[in-house]
Amino acid sequence: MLSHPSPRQLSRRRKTNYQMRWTQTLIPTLKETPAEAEIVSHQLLLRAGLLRKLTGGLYTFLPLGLRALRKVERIVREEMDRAGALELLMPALQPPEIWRQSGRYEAARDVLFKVRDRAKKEWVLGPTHEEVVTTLVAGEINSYRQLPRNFYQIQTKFRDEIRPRFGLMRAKEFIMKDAYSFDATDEQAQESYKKMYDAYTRIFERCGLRAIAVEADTGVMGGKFSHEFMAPAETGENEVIYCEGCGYAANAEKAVSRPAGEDLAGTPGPAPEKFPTPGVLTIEDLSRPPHGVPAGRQIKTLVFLADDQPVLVLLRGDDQLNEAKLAGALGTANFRPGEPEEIFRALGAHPGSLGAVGISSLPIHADERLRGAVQMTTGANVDGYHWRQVAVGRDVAVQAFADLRLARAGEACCSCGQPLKARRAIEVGHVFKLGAKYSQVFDAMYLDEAGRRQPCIMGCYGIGVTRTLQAVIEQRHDANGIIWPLSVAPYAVCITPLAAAGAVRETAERLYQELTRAGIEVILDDRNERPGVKFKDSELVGFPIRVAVGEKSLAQGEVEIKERAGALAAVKTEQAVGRVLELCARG
RNA sequence: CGGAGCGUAGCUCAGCCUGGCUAGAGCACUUGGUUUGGGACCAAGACGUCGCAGGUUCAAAUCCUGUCGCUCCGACCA
Repeated sequence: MLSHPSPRQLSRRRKTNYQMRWTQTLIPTLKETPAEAEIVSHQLLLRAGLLRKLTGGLYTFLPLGLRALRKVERIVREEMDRAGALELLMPALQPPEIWRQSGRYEAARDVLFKVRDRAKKEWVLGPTHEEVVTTLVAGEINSYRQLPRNFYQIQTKFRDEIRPRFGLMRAKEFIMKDAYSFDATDEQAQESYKKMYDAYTRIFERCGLRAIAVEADTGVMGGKFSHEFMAPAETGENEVIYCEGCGYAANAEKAVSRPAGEDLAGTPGPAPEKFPTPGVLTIEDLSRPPHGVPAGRQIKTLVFLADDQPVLVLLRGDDQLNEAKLAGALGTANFRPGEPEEIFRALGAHPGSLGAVGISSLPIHADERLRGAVQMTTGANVDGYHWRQVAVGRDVAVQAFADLRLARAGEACCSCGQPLKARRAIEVGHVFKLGAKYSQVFDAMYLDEAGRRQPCIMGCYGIGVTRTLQAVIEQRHDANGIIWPLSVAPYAVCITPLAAAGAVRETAERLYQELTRAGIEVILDDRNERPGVKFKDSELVGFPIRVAVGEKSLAQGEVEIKERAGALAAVKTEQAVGRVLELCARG
């Protein structure tokens, strides 16, 4: 039998949106750090009672954690709407056919979760939605008059991560905001890109997160239009190279630099000479006596298999290969280092004695720094022998030069010359110009003014919503717990009565009601706990404002208001609500 | 997938090397009492298939094999 709620009950129910008693919810704070959590944000998510693990990479958001998550989502939604994007909701369960159509069924097979229905037909759980949204647009958009459009959703994504870790940082299932822009022209597409870039900047700022946009690797797509939004943090999984002089910032995979060291180019000298180097297997070996060849005067020869074909990659001995740059140079992401026996088949020698002198049967890619280099030493493709006096160009037939080296901190910035710095960061967002790759495959075409069929120019834009939440904690905490910004705090105010009854309790109740009526999200710590426990918990959870009501201050007609990261202030009881409203308004 | 480590109460851990009696501590939980301005105290209590399976043994948390799970390091990404 269902009983119908009275209007009064309904109105009370509405209020439960904004207020809560500690004893009526679930906030399982932990005194000790769970052994499973390595980084501080993960520890605090668990300790503050925001999150619990079901199993590796899968988490339940507890009431407080969910409230914070919803705050982030709301900010994302508001800024996407403001930027003119249209919210929709696409299926997480997807037919594999569209993945085959885009060619990503194979390319993304490592991250795709696959399931079967009762008829044994296979389905995939969406790790991203280019295929779905482009299919949609192919059917619904036909004219340049309908462009530009940008569709977004906030939805659970599934990725079969090789190694889920750090709580929400890398999970099998996570919440992502993904947006996809469709434009008629390149210029329009750049505008759409710019709008998202600006929206992202605002989103992270509103979340209280320091995030910087860095140039990102575009992989085989090429071009300049990819930025990652990076939240600086020691525990970040990415390295950012940046310049304090001009503001240049790039993912280490993409970064360029002007390395120190002499220019190797010169006039070729005498013909190369083969010399025995028994037991020399590394750049370092060769740089030591008796040979004493500086690493910068050696050519490092790497054998890769690109689309199963061997290619040679040459670098200065003191440089490291950047595989992302190599992908761009090769025009494919499908490459891997050769196995020893594959290398032997290609060059007739083992690693340690490899070189490219006189090789014409294999494609040779070389780093820019080797262009015209003379007086170089490199392996002779005979185990235990090297060539010296090698001149690139004369003795080594390089097919293509490109920037292939890893930029390092301390090297000079390409634009202003100042030394570059490096720091670790969490990738919280990514904006990417896709071009017509998917629109062509899925036939997302429109007719332009002249009646010509053209593919939509696409862009895609992702924000890891759950990851952003954790990044906020990673950046904003102290020894006592989380320091939430008002914008994402689960509750703005925690009222902490220091006695279970009497005037203390009555005052606390009154403030609770008045603040709630003023539209403030407030939680009342009505537990019958000692003050120390309540103070510790409120700081662990990190409510931005705490209002303590105790006998001592009440005797002076005062309560104590403390901002989480600020000082304690005694305030006349009758001014407390006004003061809290002020603090909330200030943000 | 390769490498390393760990699985004992809700949490943090001891016990294992060197097999043996009823498997322990602190925190948390329940009841009663004393407390109440920075993670209280006393008393009583409840909570364990020692990850799972197999083996060795008179006897296994402890030794062996297998397996599953978790965490960390690498490749992947929001």
